[in-house]
Amino acid sequence: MRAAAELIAELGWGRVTTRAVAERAGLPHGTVSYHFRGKQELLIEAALQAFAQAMPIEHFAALGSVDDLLGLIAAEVGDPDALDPVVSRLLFEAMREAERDPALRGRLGTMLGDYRRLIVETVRAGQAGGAVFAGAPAEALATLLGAVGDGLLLQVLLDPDLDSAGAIEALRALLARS
Amino acid sequence: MRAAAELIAELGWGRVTTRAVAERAGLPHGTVSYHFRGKQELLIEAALQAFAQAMPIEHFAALGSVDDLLGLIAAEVGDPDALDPVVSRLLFEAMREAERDPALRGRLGTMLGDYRRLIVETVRAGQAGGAVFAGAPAEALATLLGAVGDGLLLQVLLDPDLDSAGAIEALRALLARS
Amino acid sequence: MRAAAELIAELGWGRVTTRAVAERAGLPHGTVSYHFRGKQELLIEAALQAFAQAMPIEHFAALGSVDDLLGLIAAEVGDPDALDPVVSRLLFEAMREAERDPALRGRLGTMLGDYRRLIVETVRAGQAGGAVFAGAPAEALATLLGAVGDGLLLQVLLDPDLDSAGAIEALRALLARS
Amino acid sequence: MRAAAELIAELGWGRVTTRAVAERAGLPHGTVSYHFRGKQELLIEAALQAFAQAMPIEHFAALGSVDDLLGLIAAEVGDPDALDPVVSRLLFEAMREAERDPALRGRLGTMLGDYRRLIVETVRAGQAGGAVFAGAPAEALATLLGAVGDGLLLQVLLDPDLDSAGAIEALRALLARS
DNA sequence: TATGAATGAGTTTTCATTCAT
DNA sequence: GATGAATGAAAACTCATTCAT
Repeated sequence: MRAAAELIAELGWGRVTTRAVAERAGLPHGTVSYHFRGKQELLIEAALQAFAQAMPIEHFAALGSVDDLLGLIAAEVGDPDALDPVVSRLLFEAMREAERDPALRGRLGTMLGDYRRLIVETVRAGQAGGAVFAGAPAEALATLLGAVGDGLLLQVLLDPDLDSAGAIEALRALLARS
Repeated sequence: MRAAAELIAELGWGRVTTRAVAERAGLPHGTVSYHFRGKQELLIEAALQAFAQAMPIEHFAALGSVDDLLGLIAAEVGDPDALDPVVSRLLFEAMREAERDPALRGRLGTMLGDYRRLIVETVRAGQAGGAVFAGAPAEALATLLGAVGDGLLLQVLLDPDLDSAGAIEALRALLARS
Repeated sequence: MRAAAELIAELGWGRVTTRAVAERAGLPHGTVSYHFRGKQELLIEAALQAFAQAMPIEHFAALGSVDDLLGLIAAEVGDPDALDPVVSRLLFEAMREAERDPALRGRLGTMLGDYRRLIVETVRAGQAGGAVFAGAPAEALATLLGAVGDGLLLQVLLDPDLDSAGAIEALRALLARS
Repeated sequence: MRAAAELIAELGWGRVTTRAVAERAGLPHGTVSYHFRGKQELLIEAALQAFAQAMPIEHFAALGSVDDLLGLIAAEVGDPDALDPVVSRLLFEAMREAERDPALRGRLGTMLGDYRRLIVETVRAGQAGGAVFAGAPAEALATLLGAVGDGLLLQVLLDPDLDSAGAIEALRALLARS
C-alpha cells in the first residue's frame, strides 16, 4: 500500500503499473492481483489509507481557532517536513482521478466533507468570538479557506519558490482586521 | 489539435491515444505521427493552443480593477458558459503533467507567469486607489487570488454544487473592507 | 464433486476454475488441491460420478424392447425433467475432453461401451421377436440408435425448439414397419 | 484464419491462444489483436469461413436424392479424405461454443438452418417419387438424418474404429424399404 | 506527401499449484 | 489434517511508433 501511494505521487495515477508497485514493495507481482480485485481498487485503498494516516481528522478537530487553521495550511503548504510531499501530490492525483471514478469520488467526497464541516465550525466560533471577519457567512469563508489551501498546494507543486507563506499572511490579515 | 484538447479534458492526459485523436478529428491515424514528433508533443501543443484561444492574455490585460478580476474568476468558476469546461479540466491536466515534463513546465510556467504579473499590477493599482486592502503586499494578495481561482476551479470540478459564488463574494467583502 | 459437475455443464470444461468449484461447494479452496492430484483429476471424477448417478446402467439393462429404448431417448432428449440438462451438457463436455485426455477417453469409452452392448442385445431380441426391422445387422442399428440419441441431444442444446419427438416417432415407424 | 481454424480443431476452442495462432501463422502476435477486436471474434470468423469453404451450400443444393445425401454423410463421416478432419472437430467445437456465445449461435444457426431446409426438400422429393419411406413427415426424417450425421461424426471422433458405414447402410435400408 | 498495416514491448489479469502455518 | 496466502507462468489486449507502399 505504501509503495502504491508513493508511486501515485511520483508517476501520476495513470502511470502506476502493478508491476512497479510489486517491485518497489519487494513482492512478486502476482501478489497484487491476488489481494486486490484490480489496479484501481489497490490505488484507491492506498490513497485513502495514506490520507487517513497523514491527515488524521483529529488534527482538524483539535483546531481551536482560525489562526490555528491558517497555521496548519501554512505548514502543509510551506513546510516540506510538515506534510509528506507524497501526500499533497497524492491528494491532487486522487482528486483528478475522482472526477472519472465514481467509487473514489464518493469516498473522497465523504472524507473532504468531514474536514470541511470542522472548518465551518472553527470559522463560526471565530466569528462569534469577534476574532474573525463576520461580514460573510461562515460557509463561504470555509469554502474560501479550503480553496486557498488547495490552490496554494497546487501552485507550490508547480513552482516550489512561490511565496505561499506571504499569501497566507495576507489572508490572515484580511480575516483578522476587525 | 482541438480533438486532442477535448480528449485530454475528457479522458485525462495519460489515457489519450493517438488513434482516438485521429478518429475524433476524422483523419487517418498515421497522420499524427507524421505531423508530430510523438504523442507528447501533440498534446503539449494542443493544450497550450487551447489555453491561448480560451484565456487570451488580453482578457487579463483589460482588467480595470480587482472587482473586475473577481468577476472574471466568478464567471470562470461558476458559469458553465464562461469558460469551456474543457479548458478548466485541461488546465489541471496540464498542470499535473507539467510536474513531470520539463518542456511543458517551462512553457506553462511562462504563460501563467504572464497572467500573474497582470494580476499583481491590478492589485497594486487597487491598493493605490484605496479600493483594495493595503495591509498586505500586492504580490501576496495576487498569489492569494490566483490560489483561490485554482482552488475553487478544482473543488467545483469535484462537487458541481459547491457555492463558489458565495466564496468569491466573501473574498470581495474581505478585500473591499476599508 | 456435484459443484464441479455443475460448473463443467455451465461454463465448459476448460473454463472451470478450482476456486469456483470450492466457492460453490462452500469449501475453502485449498481443499481442492489437497484432496485431488490436480484440477483434471477432480473434473474427471466429478463427471464420471455424475454419469453413474444420472444414467445408471440398470436403466438400460431394464429395457425390454426397442420401443422402450426409443422412449428412453425421447425422454432424455425431449423432457427437460427426465435428464438433468446438466448431464447432457456434461456428456458433451466430457466427450470433447476425452478426445484430448487419454485417461478420460479410456474410462468414458468403457462406460459408453457398456451401454452400447446392452443396446445391441435389445435390438437383437427385437429382431428375433419380429418387432424390429431385420434387414440390417443389430450392431449397425445399435450404432444408428446411439448416434440418433447423441445427435438429437446436441441439436436440442443448440435449438431447444427442435421437434425431437417427431424425429423419434419417425425412427420408430421406420424400425417397426414389418 | 486457417491457423486459427486448425488450432480450434486440435486444441479445442477454449485452449486456443492468440499467441499460438500467430506463431502457427508465422506472424508476430500483435497482429492478431490489430486485425480482430478480440480472440472470440477471430475464432468465430475463422470457424465460419472454414465451414463455408469446406461445406459449400452448393454441395447440398446439388443433392438429387436421399441416397446421394446418405452418400455424402457416409463420406463425411467415414472417409478421412472427404471431409477435412479439421472441419468435423471444428463443427463440434463451434456447436459447443455456440451454446454460450449468442453471436456465434445466431450465425451458426442460420448456416445450419440453410442446410436443413435443403435436406427437407430432398426428402420430400424422395417421398413424392416413392423412393423414400412416406410414413413420416419429411421434416421429421430430415431432423433424423441431421441427427444421425452429427451423432456419427461425434462418435467417430471418440472411436475411430466405429463402423459408421454399417450404420448408414442400415439407415439406407430402413428408408428405402418400400 | 500521406497512409494504414505491421510490430513488439508492456500492461493487467487469471489461476493451478505450492507450502508455511 | 486443513487452510488460504503466496507464487509465477501464461493469457489477452493496448498502443506508440515504424515503414513499405
